[in-house]
Amino acid sequence: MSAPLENIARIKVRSLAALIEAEVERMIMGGEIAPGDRVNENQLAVRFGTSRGPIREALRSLEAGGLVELKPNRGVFVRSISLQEACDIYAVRAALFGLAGRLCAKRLISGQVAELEVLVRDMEQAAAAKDFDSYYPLNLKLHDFIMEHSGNPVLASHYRDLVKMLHLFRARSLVQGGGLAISNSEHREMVDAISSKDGERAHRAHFAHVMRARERLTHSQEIQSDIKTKKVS
Amino acid sequence: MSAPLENIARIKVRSLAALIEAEVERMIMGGEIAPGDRVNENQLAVRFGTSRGPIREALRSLEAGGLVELKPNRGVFVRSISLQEACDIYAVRAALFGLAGRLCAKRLISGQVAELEVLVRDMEQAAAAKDFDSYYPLNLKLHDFIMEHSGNPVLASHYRDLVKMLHLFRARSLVQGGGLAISNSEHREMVDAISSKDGERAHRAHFAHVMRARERLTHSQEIQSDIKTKKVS
DNA sequence: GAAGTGCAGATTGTCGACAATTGACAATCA
DNA sequence: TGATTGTCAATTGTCGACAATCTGCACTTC
Repeated sequence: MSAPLENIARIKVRSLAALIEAEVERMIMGGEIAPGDRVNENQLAVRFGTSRGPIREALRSLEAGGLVELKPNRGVFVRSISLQEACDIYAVRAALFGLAGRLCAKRLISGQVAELEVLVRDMEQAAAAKDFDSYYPLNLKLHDFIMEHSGNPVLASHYRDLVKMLHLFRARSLVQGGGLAISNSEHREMVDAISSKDGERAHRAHFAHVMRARERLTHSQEIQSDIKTKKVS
Repeated sequence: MSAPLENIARIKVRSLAALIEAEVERMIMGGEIAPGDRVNENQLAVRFGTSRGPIREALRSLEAGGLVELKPNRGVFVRSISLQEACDIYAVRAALFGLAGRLCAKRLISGQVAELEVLVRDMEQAAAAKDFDSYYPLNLKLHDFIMEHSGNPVLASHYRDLVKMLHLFRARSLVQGGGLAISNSEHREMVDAISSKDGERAHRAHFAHVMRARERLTHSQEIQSDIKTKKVS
């Protein structure tokens, strides 16, 4: 009985570098450090009350994960994601989400499908009430549910990384875009496909859902571009 | 004219940590440090003639990239990939390769398709001669060509990471498995699909190709398992 | 006024030292 | 003899100091 307690104690011990990494990531994801900003080692060391060593270690991890980029002798900068890169990310995300849909169609049992049905229904109500604040967390929940229940941790991990990268892009985007009703009819098709246990159909529905989000992104950026042009002239 | 030169000089400057990271990755990929082995900071510091600081930084990068895992106060170990994880990786790889096929079908021009045709023909010859030493590099070349010409650097990067992970698994696998002729008929279908400019067909062909490699892997592991059982009894 | 040069301060990169943790081995106890 | 405890060496985690690099500003020259 003591072995589980020892393992738990071990899991809880984390180095300063790991703690700092998590905190800096939070600061970046939350917008406190914006894309393009430099991450100053000395300031972080003062802020966290540590030496620069663990700071540097944490930043190397964040760099390998793609959140920041290191320019030798000049510092570490939060990465900026261009529209092109965001589109590329969406395409990869669509492929992974499509696979998740395929896998869920093959492995979800009826109780789990029922959970998805509930989510879609709740989202339909939120959409009808034009209640974006309720809709958005449900949307996240649906996506997370599908990824976690795909049964493939490698898939879920890669997908999470991509979503994280997209946060760097969204930090600059003021237009949220996309109609709730359209998006939720796509969710309905996704869940129906999973329920039908047809892997191909589920793959198509999930892939298409993310690709349409990609198109909406491209479209909204074009609108923004047009608006800017008109203001100048 | 001097600005481009300065930029090139900047690109070339790399920290000790970056150099060490690349070297340790080479040692892992080449099998010099095997899955499960501990990576000793002091030994590396002696070997590279540096202090432990940059070693630690390099190892944090490698950890974030998934090649090694850090156990606080106990050291850094090269990761072992289980059969289950290898299967998961293959599935994700199939999804990404399928997307690459789809994108290539839409964007490759005839000269590029012709290059693929040459590769497939050369592989057919190597397969007919049962010349695995010639076949394997051509196989790599075909896969790399498709990924690089997908036009999506995010996709290519994720794919490369997955292939890198699979090296950790292969370092333990003695059976290479799979018939050359079968594999190359799949390559033929892939290239034909790209040539036909049918994205859906190309996606199916590329996805199926990697999924069959996944099946061959599972099958060969089952055979190994059977052999071991028979030896014991 | 524009261009070039030099310098100082800020910051990054690396080093070696000290502190903390772990695992292996030896000694002790029941 | 097996279980428990203590010790020590190896290794990891962190610190602060020194060296190197870069940028911005002031001064000089044309």
